[in-house]
Amino acid sequence: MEQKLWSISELADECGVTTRTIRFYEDKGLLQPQRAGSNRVYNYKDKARLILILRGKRLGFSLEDIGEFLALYHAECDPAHASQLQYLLDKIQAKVKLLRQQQEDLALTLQELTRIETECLSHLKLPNSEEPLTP
Amino acid sequence: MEQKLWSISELADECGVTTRTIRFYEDKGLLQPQRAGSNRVYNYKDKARLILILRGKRLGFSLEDIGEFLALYHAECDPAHASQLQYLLDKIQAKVKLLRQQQEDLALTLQELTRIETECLSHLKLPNSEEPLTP
DNA sequence: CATGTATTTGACGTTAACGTTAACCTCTTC
DNA sequence: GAAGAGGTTAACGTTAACGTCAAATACATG
Repeated sequence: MEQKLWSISELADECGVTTRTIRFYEDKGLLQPQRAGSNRVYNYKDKARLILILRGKRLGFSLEDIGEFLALYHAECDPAHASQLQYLLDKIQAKVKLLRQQQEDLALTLQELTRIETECLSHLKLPNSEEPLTP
Repeated sequence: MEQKLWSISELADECGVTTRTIRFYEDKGLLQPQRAGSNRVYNYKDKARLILILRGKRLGFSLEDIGEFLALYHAECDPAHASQLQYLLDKIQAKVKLLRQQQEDLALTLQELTRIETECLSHLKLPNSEEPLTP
């Protein structure tokens, strides 16, 4: 069964980034597409990788961190590199801590923002609609 | 009753930033401490503002955005600036959308990270502990 | 008074993550 | 064969958010 393939601009469109961005990630070693002649060709695995990268970015990971985490998805738990694993484990645990803090921050902020939002809305939707109740 | 006051380095220490950072925020108009002579002096309101700024940063807001949101905490819903309010409201709603996406991303990522984490741990804690059950 | 410590302003340096030309191929299609 | 649409590499530009001196001032203390 033939696999679907993407050109660089198709992939860019579908993932909402520019071709420059995709080439940049390749420079950083995050993507390694095949070539057809000199043209880059992406398969579904490449696309999945890109999607993971973008999710990492939305969470505030650096591209360097993302590179290391991506390695984990493949080398996962090879006991041959225990020290490297321990290093990555430390990074993960630190990041998990940060992310939990973010969850708190996020909840608080959403709460305050929606409070302000509703206050604003009430002011915008009722511009001197009625006279005060003091005649 | 006397209010507690902070020097710039005290404030920096307590909030986990450098003095350079605090001065930078002042340059950007995010903080306006009093002065005693030429020295900056911060009160509890200034400190609260800084804490809000740092929370904004952890959530990935730009300092410019943070400045606008901070204005909301004071000018809140003055009907005199309806158009400005609408502008800020749009920004807030866009950000709320982004934050909800982040919550999703975050949940997914935490899930995968902890999965990898436990896999790693199991490999690290059981280095060829027992022979396989095939004699 | 000398020394140390904290502060000030000002200016230049740095880094990540791309954006933006530029100059050049290579198809396809009219 | 001319034009246009896509692709390539290479190199320089940009921006935010500070870091990092530098040079000067102010205050406290042995």
